[in-house]
Amino acid sequence: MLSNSSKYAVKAVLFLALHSSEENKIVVKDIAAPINVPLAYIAKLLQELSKENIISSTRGPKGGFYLSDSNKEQPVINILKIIDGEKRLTSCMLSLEKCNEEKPCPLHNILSSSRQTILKSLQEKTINELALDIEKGNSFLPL
Amino acid sequence: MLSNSSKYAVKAVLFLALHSSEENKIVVKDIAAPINVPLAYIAKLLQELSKENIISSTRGPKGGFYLSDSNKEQPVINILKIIDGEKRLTSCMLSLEKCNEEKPCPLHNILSSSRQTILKSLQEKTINELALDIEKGNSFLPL
DNA sequence: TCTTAAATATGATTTTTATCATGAAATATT
DNA sequence: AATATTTCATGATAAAAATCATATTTAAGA
Ligand code: FES
Ligand code: FES
Repeated sequence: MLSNSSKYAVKAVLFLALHSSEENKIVVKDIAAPINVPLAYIAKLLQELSKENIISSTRGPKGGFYLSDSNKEQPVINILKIIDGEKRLTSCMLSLEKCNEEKPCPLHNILSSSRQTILKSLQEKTINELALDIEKGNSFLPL
Repeated sequence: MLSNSSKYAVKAVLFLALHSSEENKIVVKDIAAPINVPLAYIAKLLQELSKENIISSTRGPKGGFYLSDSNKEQPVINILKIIDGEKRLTSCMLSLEKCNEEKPCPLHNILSSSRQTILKSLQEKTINELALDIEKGNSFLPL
């Protein structure tokens, strides 16, 4: 479904949503440990996300990663688009090409509507909304 | 979603469902070309499927691959289980572990029901049913 | 201005997945 | 029995994804 990298990235961003702010930046070491992802690996992912303005960062002492208010209002799918690329989300389930409504593959008819629903949810849910779920105890960040 | 290998495998099996029978076996070369998959690669996949009795085969002259009637009545998901393994279908969307209903991850609540629906469809639909769809012109085997 | 703590850029290594190749075993035909 | 045709078993190579490592740049604070 999602690549390893995307899973890690979503976990990291949600962790930041919960524990960081412009005044309270977090250093990669303190992100990697609690979400149980290799430090050097998550560091690289955070860099990509930062470059694409999914998350914010400042370097130097007292620096670190954080989520600005506008960062938090982004849909979750933005993370996946950066890390996995659009193709992974929209490709046909039987071919290597894009899903084709006009010439549906045999699996299209039975799976497409569910997939659309998933896509829509990822589009609509913001980082912040997911973070609130966690705070309310409705969901949990897995190790 | 599905691995490359699974996509190829499903295409190959559906091709066999449409064009083969116990009396009309098909040689791998004549499977690879129409579904547009590298010959040596699909050959290996067909061997795995054959070993696990998803498809049938006989060797020697006049031999080839085919689908017996009981092969055709199997659910599509069997192909995926062999090629991708169970884990890919049931793992949590945020962790590397199994999806955990008791301690749902943040994506679980928004995606799980759609995913269940997909799993159920793959469980219920037989190879033969998908092949009939193609014959009726309701779907198409992609290149 | 110097030192230090952090991200950033870049790239090396390892593991997994995808692809290719080849010889051995089996079966039908002669 | 010999031969040709096919799958089957095994393993080699190539490409991609995941992981690790390090030197450079930036900013804060002394
Ligand atoms: S998923 Fe195959 S055509 Fe839509
Ligand atoms: S998908 Fe993550 S717990 Fe179910």
